Amino acid sequence: MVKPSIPQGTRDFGPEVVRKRGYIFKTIRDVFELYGYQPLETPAMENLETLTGKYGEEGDKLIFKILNNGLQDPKNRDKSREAFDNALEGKADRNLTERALRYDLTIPFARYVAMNHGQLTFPYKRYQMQPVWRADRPQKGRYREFYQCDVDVVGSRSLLNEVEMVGIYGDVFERLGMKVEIRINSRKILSALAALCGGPHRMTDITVAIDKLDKIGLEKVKEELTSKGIEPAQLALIETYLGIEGPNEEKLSRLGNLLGDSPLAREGIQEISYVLQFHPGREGLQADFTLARGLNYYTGLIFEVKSLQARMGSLGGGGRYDDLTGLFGVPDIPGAGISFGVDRIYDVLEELQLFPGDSFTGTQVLFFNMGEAEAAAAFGHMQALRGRNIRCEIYHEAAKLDKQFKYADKKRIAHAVIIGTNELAQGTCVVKDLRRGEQLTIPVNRLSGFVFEGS
RNA sequence: GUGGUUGUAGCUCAGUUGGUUAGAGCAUCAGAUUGUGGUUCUGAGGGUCGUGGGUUCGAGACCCAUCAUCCACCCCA
Repeated sequence: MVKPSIPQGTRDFGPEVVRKRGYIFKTIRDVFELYGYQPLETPAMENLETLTGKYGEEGDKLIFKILNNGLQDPKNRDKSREAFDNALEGKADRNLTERALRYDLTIPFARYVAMNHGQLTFPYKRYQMQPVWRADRPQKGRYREFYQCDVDVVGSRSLLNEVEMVGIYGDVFERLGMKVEIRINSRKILSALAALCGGPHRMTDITVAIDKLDKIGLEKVKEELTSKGIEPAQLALIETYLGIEGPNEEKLSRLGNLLGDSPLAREGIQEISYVLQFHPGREGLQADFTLARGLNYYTGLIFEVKSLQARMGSLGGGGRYDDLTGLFGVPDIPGAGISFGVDRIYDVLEELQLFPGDSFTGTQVLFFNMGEAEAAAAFGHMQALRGRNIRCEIYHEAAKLDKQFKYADKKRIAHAVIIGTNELAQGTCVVKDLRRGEQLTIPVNRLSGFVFEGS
């Protein structure tokens, strides 16, 4: 006998949790469809080579790899040994593993587009809501299996796509009743900054460091930059850059003064203000030049969403990528996309108690079981109610009333229908509202038309 | 991958410098109550003390390892 358990960082979801998660999924899906996106699902596993090299060095380490079958087969033993030796050196080997669990939804989507670009109508707008897996160490808001909900559009360079994505973020979080901050920045601005601070190869070091500003503070960021070899004059520039505060327009114009000599930076600034002008009243939408985003395939505007009410990592992120399918041999399909982290959204909604009370949709009516013949009669009436789309169940055995009432309480069932010996003989039934404690006896033939209030 | 925290009944947790047969509340089940629940009262069941080693006359407690948990770092949703 083994003690039952589930792998680290994974969870079972009971009925209540599934319902609440369903509420989040539905909210997100409704908005996705409202904006004209179509669903897509891809396999849980991809060929390993589809995934490796797409998420940076750190990302590669976090990909869950699947061991090949048949390694122990005598005819494979030499190959298996060799493959294992390669694995010990940190090299992937097809003879050991050639498949892996999906790490996000964007790369599988790019793979799908590359495979099917001949059949798709562009711009192709898809949404996808599926689990992804990361071999990370679990902590607050971080799981090894979690759901992402992505929208992406490919085959269009229009900034209207980014405008709409801000709209999607805004609408979803508004519907969920959450106060969030939608931060927007441009990779173009970041690379212009990097160009002034030693060149494009400095981009990663710089962005990783400044991204931590609100977390570790200016001094620590400067320390980190210095340790990466940033010179004092460049450091001063970055400090001025990070010091830009104020309302969005002011920030943008001050950044223009600072980096305006760079055409690339001007482009980035212009794109941000273009998107902002479509959302004049959107609360929490702000330009944030410290925003970096880890994934190295972003090329234009980038987004990130954080809760203003709870301490939690980002609830979503995304941006523009100009050549994602190029990784799969199909160039010139630009795109943009954003992602929602359902599990983190769940944790925040739970912490703030923002789930609506009526998201519980269990059984509405419990038929009591009062004996063999009584139950048989009750069953027929129950089926009639089910035909009217009322959620019913009948107690599984003829237990004491006490027990059946307690069962109804536990499952928060609002109504009981009792057909006992007397009722059966008289052609009646008792309908009881369990929340009010009121009951009435009605002719059983009126049950099928009975209105069960508020359940 | 690095560092720390916690792990005792189904759940939440007590358990003294190592000392007899490991406790409480809630939950469960039974009864008080053979057709009316949520309250109350009585009683019962339920523990390899995460797992495996070690120290000791003696370990739930101390040491080592391991697994899980939560938290931080790295990174990220």
